[in-house]
Amino acid sequence: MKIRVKGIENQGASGKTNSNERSMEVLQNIIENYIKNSEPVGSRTLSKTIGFKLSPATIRNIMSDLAESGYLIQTHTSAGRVPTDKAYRFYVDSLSKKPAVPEQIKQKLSPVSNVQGTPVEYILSKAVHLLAELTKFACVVSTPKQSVSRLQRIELIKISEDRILVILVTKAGVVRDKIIFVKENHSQEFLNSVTSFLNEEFKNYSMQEIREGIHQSIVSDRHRYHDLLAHAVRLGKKAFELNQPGEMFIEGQMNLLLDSHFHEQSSVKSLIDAFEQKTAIMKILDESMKNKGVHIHIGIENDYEHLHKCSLITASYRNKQNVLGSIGVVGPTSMDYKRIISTVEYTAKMLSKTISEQSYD
Amino acid sequence: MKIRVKGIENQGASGKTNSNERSMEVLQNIIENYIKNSEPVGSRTLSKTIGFKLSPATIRNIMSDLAESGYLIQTHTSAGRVPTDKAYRFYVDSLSKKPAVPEQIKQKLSPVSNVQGTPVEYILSKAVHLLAELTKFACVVSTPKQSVSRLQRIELIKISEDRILVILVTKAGVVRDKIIFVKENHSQEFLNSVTSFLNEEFKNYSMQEIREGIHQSIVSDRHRYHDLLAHAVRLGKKAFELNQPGEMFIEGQMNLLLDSHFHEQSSVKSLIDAFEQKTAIMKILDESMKNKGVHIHIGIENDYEHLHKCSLITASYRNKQNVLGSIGVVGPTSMDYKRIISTVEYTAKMLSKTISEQSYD
DNA sequence: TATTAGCACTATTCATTAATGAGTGCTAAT
DNA sequence: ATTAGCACTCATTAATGAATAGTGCTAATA
Repeated sequence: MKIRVKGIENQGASGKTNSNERSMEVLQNIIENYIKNSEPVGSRTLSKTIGFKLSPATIRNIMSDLAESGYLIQTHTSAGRVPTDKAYRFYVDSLSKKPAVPEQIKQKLSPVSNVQGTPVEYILSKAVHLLAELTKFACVVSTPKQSVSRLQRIELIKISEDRILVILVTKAGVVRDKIIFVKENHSQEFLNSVTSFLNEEFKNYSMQEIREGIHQSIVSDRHRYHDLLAHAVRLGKKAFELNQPGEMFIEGQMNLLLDSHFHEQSSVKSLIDAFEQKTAIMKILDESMKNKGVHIHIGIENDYEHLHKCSLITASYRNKQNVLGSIGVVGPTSMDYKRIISTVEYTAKMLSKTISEQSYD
Repeated sequence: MKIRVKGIENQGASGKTNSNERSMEVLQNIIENYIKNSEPVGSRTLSKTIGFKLSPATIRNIMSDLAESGYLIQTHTSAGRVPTDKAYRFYVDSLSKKPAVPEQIKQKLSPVSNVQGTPVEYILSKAVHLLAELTKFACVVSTPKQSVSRLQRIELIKISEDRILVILVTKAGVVRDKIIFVKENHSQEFLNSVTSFLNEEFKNYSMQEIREGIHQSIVSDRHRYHDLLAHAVRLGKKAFELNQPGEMFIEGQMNLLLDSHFHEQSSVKSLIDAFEQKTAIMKILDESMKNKGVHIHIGIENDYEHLHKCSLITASYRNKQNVLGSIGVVGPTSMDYKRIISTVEYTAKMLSKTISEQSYD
């Protein structure tokens, strides 16, 4: 039985953290080496590139311990070692916070602020496109959740005898439209009255609140005997019901295929599935809206099995009022976390800024 | 020097088209065999699967001639033969028109008509998604060209002192929005007057016509001294100026990667480029709007070099009034043309039907 | 004269083998 | 505690040869 101090694991437990710190540093070097070269790293190579002097044999010992603790694995006996998801988790957790965003990246993302005045969808697609170009991975962005968006204005436009076009403008600048079917043949003038009523009543409320409010209005006595209001409430109920599923823009899926980590047939199939059936990624983006900052999901940490070989870096974007949605990167677990994290964070920031400035408050 | 009748080439030239017809039939068999198995087809195999009796040797002679005429090539001396783009062109041209659409495909596409009442973009994305699922290739659809869309309604909504939200509703059911920046601080009431003026003046005209019309109005004396109209025209000019680039939805890009024809590294890169820089495919979709029916672009026929290994099958969709956009499939040149053509055609038909029914006339 | 059988020839594919080399684990020396 | 040295493992690579699928040509045949 070995009694060697295992490093990392029992951090602080032993009085002498020297060997511990060194283990960590070695691990870090291995990870960064692997991220850079995508090839199993051996003791010999490492002993050269590592900052301090250490013979291959010693490194082998350390590596052996790290392997035993689950930070490294070997693909086969005579191969170098490869970081596990656990190692990546350690790595990102120990990352010195906030590496500066390179000027070059800032430059390349600047077009995001040049599309002000265009629909939010367009801004989002621009941002996600640039992010994909920068990271060379697949990138996703979710459109603003309508449930939290606040109403700026509603319009009802008569299309035909039994159809009305509803247009919802939210403070976030998102315009949604939908056709509702009605039994009565309302005149456009009548619709105008309904429109102004609804606008007065519900402006500045979130969709969620409006839906609940309308529900209550229906049972309220106040409206029961007033024809206009009764109709208004009924139409409003239909209008605000529009339950469009959250959308998601994807860019650069194909980038992943140039990555050596996804070259096997099975991996490719997994990826296709993951992007085909968008719900899993969507769920992660939604989750990311709940807390501030950058979110990192590494390989096996993802609930969805087809994403087990991927890491996702996400960050939410917002206007002055609310968190609206998330933007993120999907790449191999061996991605350059430092770079990707700061890039995603900066992109989200730019996005928030651009959208806030054209938000309607 | 051979004097053998070369088939196909000199069709009708010789009195005896017997050998000619047979050549054609052999070629057709080769093509269909290759489409099915994606493997070079040899004389022996063909002599078995072919309908009529013919020895391998005879077939070899025919194949040799076909090769000389540019319909077949060999990857190497001892390999079977593979159809060229010229062969595919011959094949699709000689296809008996209108193969029936299998009931199964109709079934799978039926959801397209179930999304009536939702925004056109949503209908389009549904259609292109289903098409990708059915064909297992990459599919694209262009959003309605705004220049030909006819105006149903314009709305001007005051956002802040210097910003106005413009909403354009077209007959095709597409809602476009844009923020315009103004120097004067107009009241919403004033904007309402402008709105009704613009609606009266320009309803039912195409965007293109409106843009030209407004241009003329500016120089017209009639408006020069009328304050409201002058402002209306000026605002209208800005509003209708919105020159959004035509958009395109892509689905199932990844499907192509499971196809054996795109397995080489270089092919994959070509594809990535083709989809990254969307203009080439967009151009083909635009082109497809000019004429009715299904359009077929085979391999080398495409102007864009990165698409030289692909065939595109496109068809336009429309409402009652206008051709709006196109939907299409991007696959390997060895795709099952019969099936794909009829599927694309049917999808476009469904799309037209669904959109027409909710169009605002 | 068109078709076919037969045969020599060619290039790929597949399995086998052997050489190479990167990398480890262990032991003994420092 | 560290390191040098060495035996060992396993993937990768190249070379070889057998098997195979296919052609092209010539001569025989219907």
